[in-house]
Amino acid sequence: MKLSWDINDPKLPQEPKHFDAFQEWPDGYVRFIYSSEEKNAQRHLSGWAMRNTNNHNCQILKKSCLGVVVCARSCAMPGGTRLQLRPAICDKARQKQQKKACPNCNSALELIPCRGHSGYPVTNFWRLDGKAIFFQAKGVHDHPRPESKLEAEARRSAVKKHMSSFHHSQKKRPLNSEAGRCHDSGGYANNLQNLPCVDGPERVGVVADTSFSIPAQSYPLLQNTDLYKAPYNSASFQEDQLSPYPACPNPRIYVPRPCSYEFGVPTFISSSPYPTFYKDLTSPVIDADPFSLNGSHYNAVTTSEKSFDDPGRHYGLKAAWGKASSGDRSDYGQMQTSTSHPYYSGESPCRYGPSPSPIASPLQTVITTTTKVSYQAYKPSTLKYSDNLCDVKNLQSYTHMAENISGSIYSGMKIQEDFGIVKSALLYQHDPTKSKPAESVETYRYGPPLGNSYAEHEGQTLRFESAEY
DNA sequence: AACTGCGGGTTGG
DNA sequence: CCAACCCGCAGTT
Repeated sequence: MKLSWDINDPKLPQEPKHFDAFQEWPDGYVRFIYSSEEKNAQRHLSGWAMRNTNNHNCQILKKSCLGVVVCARSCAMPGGTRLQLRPAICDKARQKQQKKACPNCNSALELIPCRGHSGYPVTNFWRLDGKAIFFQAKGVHDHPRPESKLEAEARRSAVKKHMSSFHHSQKKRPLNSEAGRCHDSGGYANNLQNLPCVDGPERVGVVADTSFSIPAQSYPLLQNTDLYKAPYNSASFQEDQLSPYPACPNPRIYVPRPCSYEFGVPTFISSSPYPTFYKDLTSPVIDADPFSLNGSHYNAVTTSEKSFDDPGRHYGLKAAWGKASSGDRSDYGQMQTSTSHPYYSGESPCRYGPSPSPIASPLQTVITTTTKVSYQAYKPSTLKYSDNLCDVKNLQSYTHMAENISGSIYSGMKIQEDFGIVKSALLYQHDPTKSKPAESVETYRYGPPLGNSYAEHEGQTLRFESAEY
């Protein structure tokens, strides 16, 4: 069940058998088909900081990754993590952002650009067609994840809140005032606001400036979980809840499974920092709600410290590998059937696989564009994306069924198949030679980059979670 | 203030 | 011609 479509195809599959669960952190050359009712898809959301890119094709929305903002000195946060801010999408705002100092050590901030697609930023394409929203990603992020959009927003609002309240209560007891605020919101909002209240880079900034000293570790890790849980569960990620494995934004958590699947040998377990996470996963924190996994991940992040010590080094490598691995791979390896294993969506997890992480084969050429698609023809009612998003009411049940039934059937097989190929044929090719897109595309995707620094990076991870502060 | 999407325009391959 | 990218505009959040 090979993916039979490309975002540029004049004619996309009609009436897809099933819709994928929304993926917040798509990575690699993957494709998904979301329901046109999926809110996150409608908004073209992504955990990665993606900015709109003009491809002069109004049928296909193209976005490119802005990378991640880190501390130039890659200082360690109280929890041992590194700062990984979400780059502002707006150019102007981003420039401002970069002028600010690291909230933790006060040194400069640095924007690590994404070069995961042949040296260029990873690109995401969105296209609405009928009842489906087709999504295609090209490139493998070669940098840590920034905060998710929700986290960034939460942090921002928390900062605002803090600032205003701080000013008001400044004379009294700034410290307590902050703590108090953490309890005044109710319900869902509470979850969202707790986190920011408790952590977030800004808080650190505040801490520094006001000499607050709240040990990050003393905060309940669960709050991270809540941050994700609330918004995702209650609002945006409903679909995810339906699948056995939620589209956890953090691939690392699932690594063990997919990887062992694919390669049979979970070497990463011993060679990567995962063990740490894994261990954390078993902590009581997780249990019930699948989304807790997200939280646990964050927790794990907090506890693990290693890594990422030398960002400079990593980034350097990354740059290098960006070139080497550049080629493109095709995306066809994608496991879009992943609904039941959203995880597989083909991505990051596998990069932690044995040895070379998966990247795409350098053989293929990069097909980044959305060239003109003459599909106007078939798309008579080319509405705006948002237009017909709301008129499909009966899709949900259908979607669910599809997820449960057809979703999982192929993923395993397909994956193996793909990786087998990748492994045997594509993995070690360095040859930057580009081949013709057309066919190469058919070939498979996902080979790991040879020296994927990112893998290392991510693996150890320390992606900064606001909570860490 | 930022985000988001649009679209004109430029540049380099 | 293609793809990346810059810039401003306008509607939202």
